[in-house]
Amino acid sequence: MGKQRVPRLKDVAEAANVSVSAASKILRGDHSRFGEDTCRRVIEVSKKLGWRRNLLVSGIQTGRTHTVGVMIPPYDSFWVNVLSGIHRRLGEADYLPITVWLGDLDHLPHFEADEQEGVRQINRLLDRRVDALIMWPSFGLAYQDHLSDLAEKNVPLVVIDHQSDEPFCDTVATNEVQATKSVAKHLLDLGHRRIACISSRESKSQTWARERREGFERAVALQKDAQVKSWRLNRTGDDGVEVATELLRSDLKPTAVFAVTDHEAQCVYEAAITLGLSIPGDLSVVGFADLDFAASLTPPLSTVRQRPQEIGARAASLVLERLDGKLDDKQLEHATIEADLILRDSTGPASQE
Amino acid sequence: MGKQRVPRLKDVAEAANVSVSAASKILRGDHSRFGEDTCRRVIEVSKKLGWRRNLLVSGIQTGRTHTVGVMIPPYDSFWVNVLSGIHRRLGEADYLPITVWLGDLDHLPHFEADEQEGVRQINRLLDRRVDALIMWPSFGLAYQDHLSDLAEKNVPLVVIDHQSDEPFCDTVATNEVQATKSVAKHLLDLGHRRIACISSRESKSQTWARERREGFERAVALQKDAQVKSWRLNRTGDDGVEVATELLRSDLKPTAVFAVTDHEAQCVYEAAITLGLSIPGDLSVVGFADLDFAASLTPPLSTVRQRPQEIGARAASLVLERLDGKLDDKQLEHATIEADLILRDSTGPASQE
DNA sequence: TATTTCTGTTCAAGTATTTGAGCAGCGGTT
DNA sequence: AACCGCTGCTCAAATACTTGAACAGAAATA
Repeated sequence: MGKQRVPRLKDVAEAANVSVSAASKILRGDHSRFGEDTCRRVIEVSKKLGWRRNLLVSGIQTGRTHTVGVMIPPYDSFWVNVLSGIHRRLGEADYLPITVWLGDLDHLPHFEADEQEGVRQINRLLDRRVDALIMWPSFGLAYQDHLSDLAEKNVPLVVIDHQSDEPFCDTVATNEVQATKSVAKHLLDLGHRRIACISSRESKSQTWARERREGFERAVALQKDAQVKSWRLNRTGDDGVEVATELLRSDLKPTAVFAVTDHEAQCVYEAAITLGLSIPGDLSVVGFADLDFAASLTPPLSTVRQRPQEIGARAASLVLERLDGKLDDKQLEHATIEADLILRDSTGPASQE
Repeated sequence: MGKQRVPRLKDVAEAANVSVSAASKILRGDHSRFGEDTCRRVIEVSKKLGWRRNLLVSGIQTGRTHTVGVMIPPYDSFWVNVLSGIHRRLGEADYLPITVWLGDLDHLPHFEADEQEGVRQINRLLDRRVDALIMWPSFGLAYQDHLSDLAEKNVPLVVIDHQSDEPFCDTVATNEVQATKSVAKHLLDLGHRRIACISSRESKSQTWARERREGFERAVALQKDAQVKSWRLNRTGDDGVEVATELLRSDLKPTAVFAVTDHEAQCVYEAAITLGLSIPGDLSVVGFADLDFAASLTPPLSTVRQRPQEIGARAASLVLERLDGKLDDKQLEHATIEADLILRDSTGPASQE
């Protein structure tokens, strides 16, 4: 009683009166060389003692821990769902994600890399011999130098939601071009011709923001008589409401706004209220991401629903395929996941004023 | 080139032209028996090769993996922040949380235990030899049978947000009594005398819901001329709006509602809109938890702000203290964290009608 | 010259387990 | 009686280290 320990194979072997190697073989499922009753006895004893295989040992012996390091902070529902997809897919393959958190949850969207801290966290994962890594774009970019030797060490790396001109690892991302096209089409079909776009600060790691803005601009430009103009947040990314106000007051007099993220759409809502503009009467607003609050805004926000669970699952699959050697070592994979335009009550016909 | 491996100590030793044991001792910091230049050489070589200590080995040798299993699904901002607190505190002590997810993220608040799946997940953590466990109340309760032998195996367990009459492990929870008292005082001070309470379904694991409701009822009852009546959700927990409507239409004609969670408060908002009641003009509403959407409801919700980061950190501390043997083995710890009433615009003086 | 100190070596055992080789006793067959 | 197959054993090596003991060669000191 009291100070027990986790039982070892040796304890099971002794209790079942067989050798350690016999116990090992039987418990691994190799029943061929042993009698039926011996097998039963060993298995029963192991259950009674609560013995469990030690995956640390397997990790050392096989060089595979069946573990994937994940550097993604769940700071909004999009990333929580990405994590969920990763967990589910890895779980199916009997892999375990190990997540490290970086940066302060309250200031995360505007993450600035802390070199020291980030490398420390990567190393904490490597020290535990994770078989692979999945990362947030900011981290992937910030620690690119330290990550490049992962390939040499045969540790696959997947970065989510980042499309670079010169990618250095596998990526999974939303099909921004397709999604923004459908937003543009929707607004043009409603008769909008003066359309604004409010982007994030478009930091280096926010390639998705640039892609969305540019994709949207291109798609609107195909309509000859339509005007698009884009605004961006400042460096700290905290002036959303001011920028939205500026944009609504501008010479463009937009009848519709496409926000690169639901967060920015929320800022447009706030600005519209102060300016006395009604949505969708005076102003149509479309967001991006379908975060959990989007449906409960007044009015409910029309937005592009990404498929975060699918994105996470795809990243996990990519990692597993690399580990299984199913992919060409010399070729990077770049998966693209579709997104769907969800129409709610924040978009309507262009006002005729 | 190409198919490299993670470098081993042997590789470092060979490259630095010393014995494996010398390399081990030097890299562990025991410089006493070796020359200065040898030490420098070994350390430099280890850096060049990118050698890292193998924590799997340390885990086997010391019986401690410096790893804590966490079974908490981050399904709303409260739990995300609890996780954040756990990560931060464990990280400071150089421990790593390993999180497993259970249940479907979309239906989680009404989690019903899947015996098979839950035990499988606990075992996945135990197979990796986590030093301790931190759990969501539902899980803690659902798998109580399987968890009771953890104590014998010297694996500390902390359950968050669950206060039982016969606790079987350490717990950390919000001081519900104090918090609900301050809610009652606030509403009574505003002149409210007919007050409703809307609780969750109060499942076995939702002891916090019962505590909040009962604490609130007791606190209001101290005022002689005040009336309280409570409603509960049904078994699936999805009839919040209907129950809120029923409550607002009842004979009590409440001028104020205390919701056991911001989720239920949101249902009251919806019901109030359909009934044409204005908040806070006709009806005051107070929530609980201060979830991320609370401040952006219209009007912004007055609610009890828990301290999830502190709760998570406290749970982590408890686990670390147990592991360090700083706590009495025979005595369970039950930590209580304060909460603060945040006044926003959903509460006002009782209507005189 | 003898002894001590410095700097390293090798050896062995330990952590928990896997895996293969080889061996030995038993019953049944040829 | 010799042989085969079955059951079950022991032994050894492997994984990637850590740790302590014993030992050895060179330089420095007494």
